[in-house]
Amino acid sequence: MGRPPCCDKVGVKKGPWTPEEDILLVSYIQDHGPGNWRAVPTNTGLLRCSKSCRLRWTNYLRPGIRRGNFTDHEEKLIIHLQALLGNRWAAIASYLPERTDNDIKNYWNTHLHKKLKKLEANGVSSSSSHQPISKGQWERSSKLTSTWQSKLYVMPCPSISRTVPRRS
DNA sequence: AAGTTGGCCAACCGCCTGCGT
DNA sequence: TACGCAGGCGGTTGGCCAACT
Repeated sequence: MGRPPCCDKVGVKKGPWTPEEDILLVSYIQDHGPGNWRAVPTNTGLLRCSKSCRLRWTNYLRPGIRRGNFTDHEEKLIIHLQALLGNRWAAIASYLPERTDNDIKNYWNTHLHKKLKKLEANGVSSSSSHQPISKGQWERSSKLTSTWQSKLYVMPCPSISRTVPRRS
Protein backbone atom coordinates (compact mmCIF):
# COMPACT_ATOMS: atom_id res chain seq x y z
CA MET A 1 0.00 0.00 0.00
CA GLY A 2 1.41 3.32 -1.00
CA ARG A 3 1.71 6.34 1.14
CA PRO A 4 -1.57 8.21 1.43
CA PRO A 5 -1.75 11.77 0.14
CA CYS A 6 -1.03 14.55 2.63
CA CYS A 7 -4.65 15.55 2.47
CA ASP A 8 -7.86 14.52 0.85
CA LYS A 9 -7.61 15.61 -2.79
CA VAL A 10 -11.37 15.65 -3.20
CA GLY A 11 -12.76 19.10 -2.45
CA VAL A 12 -9.35 20.69 -2.06
CA LYS A 13 -9.02 23.99 -3.82
CA LYS A 14 -5.96 24.72 -5.93
CA GLY A 15 -4.56 27.74 -7.67
CA PRO A 16 -4.04 31.33 -6.59
CA TRP A 17 -5.15 32.42 -3.14
CA THR A 18 -7.90 35.00 -2.80
CA PRO A 19 -7.65 37.96 -0.35
CA GLU A 20 -10.46 36.38 1.69
CA GLU A 21 -8.49 33.16 2.09
CA ASP A 22 -5.40 35.15 3.06
CA ILE A 23 -7.35 36.98 5.75
CA LEU A 24 -8.70 33.71 7.14
CA LEU A 25 -5.24 32.20 7.27
CA VAL A 26 -3.54 35.25 8.76
CA SER A 27 -6.14 35.74 11.45
CA TYR A 28 -5.97 32.08 12.40
CA ILE A 29 -2.18 32.17 12.68
CA GLN A 30 -2.32 35.43 14.63
CA ASP A 31 -4.55 33.66 17.13
CA HIS A 32 -2.85 30.27 17.27
CA GLY A 33 0.61 30.79 15.83
CA PRO A 34 2.16 28.87 12.94
CA GLY A 35 2.38 25.12 13.25
CA ASN A 36 -0.04 22.22 13.37
CA TRP A 37 -0.81 22.91 9.71
CA ARG A 38 -3.04 19.90 9.47
CA ALA A 39 -5.51 21.61 11.78
CA VAL A 40 -5.52 24.85 9.80
CA PRO A 41 -7.94 23.87 6.99
CA THR A 42 -10.28 22.25 9.50
CA ASN A 43 -10.32 25.15 11.91
CA THR A 44 -10.46 27.94 9.35
CA GLY A 45 -12.84 26.32 6.91
CA LEU A 46 -10.31 26.86 4.13
CA LEU A 47 -10.67 24.36 1.32
CA ARG A 48 -6.91 24.10 1.09
CA CYS A 49 -4.39 21.38 1.75
CA SER A 50 -2.27 21.88 4.88
CA LYS A 51 0.85 22.10 2.76
CA SER A 52 -0.70 24.81 0.67
CA CYS A 53 -1.50 26.80 3.82
CA ARG A 54 2.04 26.47 5.12
CA LEU A 55 3.51 27.47 1.77
CA ARG A 56 1.26 30.49 1.49
CA TRP A 57 2.22 31.61 4.97
CA THR A 58 5.98 31.07 4.66
CA ASN A 59 6.32 32.45 1.15
CA TYR A 60 3.89 35.32 1.18
CA LEU A 61 2.00 36.14 4.35
CA ARG A 62 4.72 35.74 6.99
CA PRO A 63 5.59 39.12 8.56
CA GLY A 64 8.97 40.59 7.77
CA ILE A 65 9.12 39.39 4.20
CA ARG A 66 10.58 41.85 1.74
CA ARG A 67 9.44 41.53 -1.84
CA GLY A 68 10.72 43.07 -5.02
CA ASN A 69 14.21 43.95 -6.18
CA PHE A 70 17.19 42.23 -4.64
CA THR A 71 20.01 44.55 -3.58
CA ASP A 72 23.57 44.20 -4.84
CA HIS A 73 24.59 42.92 -1.44
CA GLU A 74 21.85 40.29 -1.42
CA GLU A 75 22.76 39.23 -4.95
CA LYS A 76 26.43 38.79 -4.09
CA LEU A 77 25.54 36.90 -0.94
CA ILE A 78 23.28 34.52 -2.87
CA ILE A 79 25.96 33.88 -5.47
CA HIS A 80 28.52 33.26 -2.77
CA LEU A 81 26.30 30.96 -0.74
CA GLN A 82 25.10 29.08 -3.81
CA ALA A 83 28.70 28.40 -4.77
CA LEU A 84 29.37 27.24 -1.25
CA LEU A 85 26.24 25.23 -0.54
CA GLY A 86 24.77 24.37 -3.91
CA ASN A 87 21.02 24.51 -4.34
CA ARG A 88 20.23 24.40 -0.63
CA TRP A 89 17.80 27.26 -0.88
CA ALA A 90 16.47 26.97 2.64
CA ALA A 91 19.99 27.17 4.03
CA ILE A 92 20.74 30.16 1.82
CA ALA A 93 17.48 31.80 2.87
CA SER A 94 18.52 31.57 6.51
CA TYR A 95 21.16 34.20 5.72
CA LEU A 96 18.57 36.46 4.15
CA PRO A 97 15.78 36.50 6.74
CA GLU A 98 13.67 38.92 4.74
CA ARG A 99 13.64 36.61 1.72
CA THR A 100 12.01 33.26 1.29
CA ASP A 101 13.69 30.19 -0.15
CA ASN A 102 11.18 30.24 -2.98
CA ASP A 103 12.04 33.85 -3.76
CA ILE A 104 15.74 33.14 -3.76
CA LYS A 105 15.27 30.04 -5.89
CA ASN A 106 13.18 31.97 -8.39
CA TYR A 107 15.66 34.84 -8.46
CA TRP A 108 18.52 32.44 -9.01
CA ASN A 109 16.76 30.57 -11.79
CA THR A 110 15.55 33.67 -13.61
CA HIS A 111 18.35 36.17 -13.06
CA LEU A 112 21.55 34.99 -11.50
CA HIS A 113 21.98 31.68 -13.30
CA LYS A 114 21.79 33.42 -16.66
CA LYS A 115 23.96 36.28 -15.48
CA LEU A 116 26.71 33.95 -14.32
CA LYS A 117 26.56 31.91 -17.51
CA LYS A 118 26.96 35.09 -19.48
CA LEU A 119 29.91 36.15 -17.38
CA GLU A 120 31.53 32.75 -17.74
CA ALA A 121 30.98 32.85 -21.50
CA ASN A 122 32.89 36.12 -21.48
CA GLY A 123 35.74 34.47 -19.65
CA VAL A 124 35.02 36.04 -16.30
CA SER A 125 35.38 33.52 -13.53
CA SER A 126 32.59 33.52 -11.02
CA SER A 127 32.39 32.19 -7.52
CA SER A 128 30.17 29.41 -8.85
CA SER A 129 33.30 27.82 -10.26
CA HIS A 130 34.05 26.68 -6.74
CA GLN A 131 32.92 23.23 -5.79
CA PRO A 132 29.91 23.35 -3.50
CA ILE A 133 30.16 21.44 -0.27
CA SER A 134 29.11 17.88 -1.02
CA LYS A 135 26.45 16.10 0.96
CA GLY A 136 29.15 13.99 2.56
CA GLN A 137 31.25 16.97 3.49
CA TRP A 138 28.14 18.63 4.90
CA GLU A 139 27.35 15.60 7.00
CA ARG A 140 30.92 15.21 8.20
CA SER A 141 31.14 18.86 9.14
CA SER A 142 27.91 18.47 11.04
CA LYS A 143 29.41 15.75 13.17
CA LEU A 144 32.41 17.88 14.00
CA THR A 145 30.56 21.01 14.92
CA SER A 146 27.53 21.77 16.96
CA THR A 147 26.35 25.12 15.68
CA TRP A 148 24.62 25.84 12.44
CA GLN A 149 26.85 28.80 11.66
CA SER A 150 30.02 26.81 11.84
CA LYS A 151 28.74 24.38 9.23
CA LEU A 152 28.91 27.03 6.58
CA TYR A 153 32.46 28.24 7.15
CA VAL A 154 31.26 31.73 6.35
CA MET A 155 30.27 34.80 8.30
CA PRO A 156 27.91 34.24 11.20
CA CYS A 157 24.29 34.71 10.35
CA PRO A 158 22.81 37.69 12.19
CA SER A 159 19.42 36.15 12.73
CA ILE A 160 18.34 32.70 11.81
CA SER A 161 14.60 32.49 12.16
CA ARG A 162 14.12 29.40 10.11
CA THR A 163 14.89 25.85 10.97
CA VAL A 164 18.31 24.45 10.25
CA PRO A 165 18.59 22.53 7.01
CA ARG A 166 17.95 18.86 6.82
CA ARG A 167 20.81 16.40 6.95
CA SER A 168 22.62 18.72 9.25
C1' DA B 1 -4.68 46.15 -33.27
C1' DA B 2 -3.96 41.36 -32.98
C1' DG B 3 -1.06 37.52 -32.40
C1' DT B 4 3.20 35.49 -30.61
C1' DT B 5 6.99 34.94 -27.58
C1' DG B 6 9.51 34.95 -23.42
C1' DG B 7 10.19 36.19 -18.57
C1' DC B 8 8.57 36.15 -13.98
C1' DC B 9 6.75 34.17 -9.98
C1' DA B 10 3.13 31.85 -7.16
C1' DA B 11 1.92 27.46 -6.30
C1' DC B 12 2.00 22.41 -6.83
C1' DC B 13 4.24 17.82 -6.67
C1' DG B 14 6.78 14.27 -4.85
C1' DC B 15 10.48 12.85 -2.00
C1' DC B 16 12.91 12.92 2.42
C1' DT B 17 13.45 13.42 7.38
C1' DG B 18 12.23 13.59 12.14
C1' DC B 19 9.14 12.56 15.65
C1' DG B 20 5.68 10.10 18.14
C1' DT B 21 3.78 5.72 19.18
C1' DT C 1 12.83 -1.38 16.24
C1' DA C 2 9.43 -0.52 12.92
C1' DC C 3 5.88 2.10 11.20
C1' DG C 4 2.89 6.04 10.09
C1' DC C 5 2.31 10.77 9.73
C1' DA C 6 3.25 15.80 9.46
C1' DG C 7 6.30 19.07 8.09
C1' DG C 8 10.13 20.71 5.23
C1' DC C 9 12.54 21.04 0.99
C1' DG C 10 13.95 21.40 -4.00
C1' DG C 11 12.38 20.85 -8.65
C1' DT C 12 8.99 21.92 -11.78
C1' DT C 13 4.81 23.75 -13.81
C1' DG C 14 1.45 26.91 -15.47
C1' DG C 15 -0.79 31.34 -15.70
C1' DC C 16 -0.23 36.16 -16.23
C1' DC C 17 1.69 40.04 -18.42
C1' DA C 18 4.84 42.93 -20.96
C1' DA C 19 7.62 43.27 -25.03
C1' DC C 20 8.02 42.35 -29.62
C1' DT C 21 6.58 41.40 -34.50
